[in-house]
Amino acid sequence: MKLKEAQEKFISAWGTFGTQWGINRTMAQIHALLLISEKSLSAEDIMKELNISRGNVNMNVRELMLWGIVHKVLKFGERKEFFTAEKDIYKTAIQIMKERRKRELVPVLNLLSELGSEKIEDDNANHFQKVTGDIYSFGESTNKMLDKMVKTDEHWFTGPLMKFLVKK
Amino acid sequence: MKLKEAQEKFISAWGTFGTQWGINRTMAQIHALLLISEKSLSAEDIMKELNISRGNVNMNVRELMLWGIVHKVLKFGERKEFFTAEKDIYKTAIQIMKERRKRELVPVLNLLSELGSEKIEDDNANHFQKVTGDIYSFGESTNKMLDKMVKTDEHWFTGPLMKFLVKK
DNA sequence: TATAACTTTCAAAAATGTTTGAAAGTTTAG
DNA sequence: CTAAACTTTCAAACATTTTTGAAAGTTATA
Repeated sequence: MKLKEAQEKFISAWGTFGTQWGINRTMAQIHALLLISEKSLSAEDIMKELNISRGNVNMNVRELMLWGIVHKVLKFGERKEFFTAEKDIYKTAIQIMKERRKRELVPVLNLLSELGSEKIEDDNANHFQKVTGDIYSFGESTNKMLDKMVKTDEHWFTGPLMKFLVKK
Repeated sequence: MKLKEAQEKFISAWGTFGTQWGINRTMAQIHALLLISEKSLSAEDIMKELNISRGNVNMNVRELMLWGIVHKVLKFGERKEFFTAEKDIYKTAIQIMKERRKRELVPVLNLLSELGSEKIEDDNANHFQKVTGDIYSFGESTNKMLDKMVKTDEHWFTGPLMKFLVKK
């Protein structure tokens, strides 16, 4: 197989997976492209490589930077801005976890804790309070667990956590 | 707060979160509705409660059953089908994990393993192979870890795993 | 200061995803 | 077998999200 062919396969697949993961295809493809590019790329480079417009590149690169997995690089003697993806896949995963926790888990916990602290005037509130309460405790535990995973310096997927899980 | 009010808040918020998690709003709302309904509901009930069409209910309930977190219930003496959501939130979470692993992680691993086994004829293939290889090993570890989490009978969020993570 | 090199914005167009509802299909009871 | 009670399908309408590209904005340098 030619390198170009393999690269295109990877980028295109990453884009397809992205849509399943709830992020947009182009954003995932830009990320894939930057991952497999040893050198950092300019907006121009990305436009050409993926056949997309300037505005599209700008918007999605900005979003990837907001996720903290792509960074701006300034080269001496160059006016242009260049972009590069975090290449340590473990760091990338942790960063994505952090963001998803913030965007997806914390708001749910806030809602549930609000509902939990309300006094509900109804004889049939029992089941509702049990279910929402259960979800809340589960969410809190998950939250704590993610917090530990994110804060630990060890690579938990090779470290003691994995050993703990895989034993027995 | 009135029970009805709290319920609507929960359903509507669950729907909004759903879209962030990459599933559609209605599907998430039906799930929320079934979670907080002690009794199982008919298609009719869901249509009325959420103000959506028959087709929409049918399609999203089918999808929720495919995820394995909603089940059909047959009542004696009734022609209609009723639906109920798994109420054990831990079981629900495990089920969702299983499905996401199957739909989102396994296909990525397949692609990467395919790319990894190809002989790439190019002097510059090094970086590409390093990156895709790294993602592959990370994915494999995650896969193994999820497998353990899914297979264990203990509630890992109250059991030894949590204790392991929270200590220190 | 002027201009060239670049980045950002955003309204409109295109693409994609969701919902509707009526028609077709299926099952059960009489 | 037939009618009634239900479920499923799917093309068209609607809604949302993504993409484009030209114009506006910014910054560096001559």
